[in-house]
Amino acid sequence: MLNTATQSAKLGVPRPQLLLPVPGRETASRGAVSQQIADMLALLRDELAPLRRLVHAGDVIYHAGEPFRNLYVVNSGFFKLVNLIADGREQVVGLKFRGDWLGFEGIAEGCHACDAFAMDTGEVWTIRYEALIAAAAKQPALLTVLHQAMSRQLSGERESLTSVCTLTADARVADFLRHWAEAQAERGLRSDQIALRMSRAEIGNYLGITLESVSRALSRLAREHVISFVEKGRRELHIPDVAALAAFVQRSLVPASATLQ
Amino acid sequence: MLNTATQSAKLGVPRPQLLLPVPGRETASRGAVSQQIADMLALLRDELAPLRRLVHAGDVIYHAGEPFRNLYVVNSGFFKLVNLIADGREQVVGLKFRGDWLGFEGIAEGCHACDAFAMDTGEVWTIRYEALIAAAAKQPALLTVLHQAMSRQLSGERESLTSVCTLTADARVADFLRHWAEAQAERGLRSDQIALRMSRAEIGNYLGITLESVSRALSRLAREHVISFVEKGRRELHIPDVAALAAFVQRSLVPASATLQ
DNA sequence: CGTTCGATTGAGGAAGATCAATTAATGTGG
DNA sequence: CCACATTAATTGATCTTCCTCAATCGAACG
Repeated sequence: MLNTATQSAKLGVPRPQLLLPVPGRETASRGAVSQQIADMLALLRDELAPLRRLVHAGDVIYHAGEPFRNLYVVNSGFFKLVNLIADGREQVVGLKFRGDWLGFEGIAEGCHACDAFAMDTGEVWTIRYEALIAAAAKQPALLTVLHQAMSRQLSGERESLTSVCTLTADARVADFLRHWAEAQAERGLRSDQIALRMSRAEIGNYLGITLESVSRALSRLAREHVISFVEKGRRELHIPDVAALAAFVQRSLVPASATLQ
Repeated sequence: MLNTATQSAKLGVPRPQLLLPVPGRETASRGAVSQQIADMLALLRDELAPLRRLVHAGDVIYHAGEPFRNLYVVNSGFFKLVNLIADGREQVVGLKFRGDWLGFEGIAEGCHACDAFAMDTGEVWTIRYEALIAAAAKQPALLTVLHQAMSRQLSGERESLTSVCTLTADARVADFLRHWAEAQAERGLRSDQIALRMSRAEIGNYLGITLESVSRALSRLAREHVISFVEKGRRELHIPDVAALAAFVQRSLVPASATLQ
């Protein structure tokens, strides 16, 4: 359905040679990221003694339009960012886990540009932006973690855009689950079981497809044994092999090819 | 075609009250942004004396995989960022104009995560990241402009995602042109005429649609007199009224409604 | 135990991808 | 400068994907 091969071939940008293998991301062992996050949280705790706030599903961290004053760091739980357009369009633009930051969009304009909600019980730390900058003068590591977090978020956003622009509906759902599982694995959590605390409608909104398409995609993934539903709850699912999800995405990329059986 | 009204309604997030009108963006007068950019460039010039590099269409600013050392700021011309996935997918993830920064994605992983190309003759300034951070210790304004640029880029990325997720093919093209025209207006350039120095394939890739769909959308916009082609060149177009583009986008949002005639 | 909300599944239709042919612009060598 | 080759854009016809509408099912809750 989508414009993958055709367009890529036609972009016509001269590519002198192959891409070097990108270090980091892939080569860093699982535990390393988890440790990195723990170190960052420890640094923030020690240097800024941030206000810790316990939240529950549905709690608002901030609303669009509110004056920007704080950044927030997720210690536990998970969170969604929702963009609201004047014309009524609503778009889930991000899902955040432990170690992720919320509120960067507010820096430029001085007020938050989207809504942030807790999707589960968890804990967010409130970081006063001014205080962070002030403290960074004495402790440069704070600046490093801030910039890394912003940079990572930018990359993540671009990956989302790439998924939405190049993948079929089924592949988007598979890729979404793969991402989620990897995010958990990176954080030292089990990646073979994920509890989506989102409705099909929310997932669909995030991926730019309808809730029915999400449902169908999940059913197909289950039929092909790439995932399975955990008893008593269609929002909890088991992922026997994350690689199988990636393979499913790849398969969807090449509709007319040597895809026997 | 897309999942706008249905899904928005079903997201089911309790919304206590209406969104406050967001200051900045809308209220700031046109010239203000242009001045802001000029001030930022002056600051960078004075504090960092960046290397100025003249570029031509097709020139590479950096490649994915290269070690990250520098950020780049556009003084003139325009640039595109292309994401390359291992499986061959290629995605234009950003277009950058005067005052925009390139290379933020590199900070987190220590190497660039995408390719940056010049699309036209122009000038980029090279900012050594380490030097920027060092200089920021004495001149905090540097940190402010850096964070604002990163924040703005994040918001922009999310707007792109929202467009791709919620708009029809025609509306995406219209919205794309609207964005471009506004970017020019903000920079003090004429917004009634834009020279897309991109092929239909590149535009389509950026918007997640095929080149044929881009062509058809442009033809339709021309037929409805929302745009017109400048003689001798289908890549140069005239936009009599930017508001008409926005209206076209709105019209596409409500397929089954009081859209008489 | 009925009501409600979310998920699933099916049928039909529409938007857009794909394939293909034509036209327009650009570049090249004679 | 022109004929030709090459590449980009347009337009049409067909087919696929996915949206829309609708009915059913299941789980949760009062």
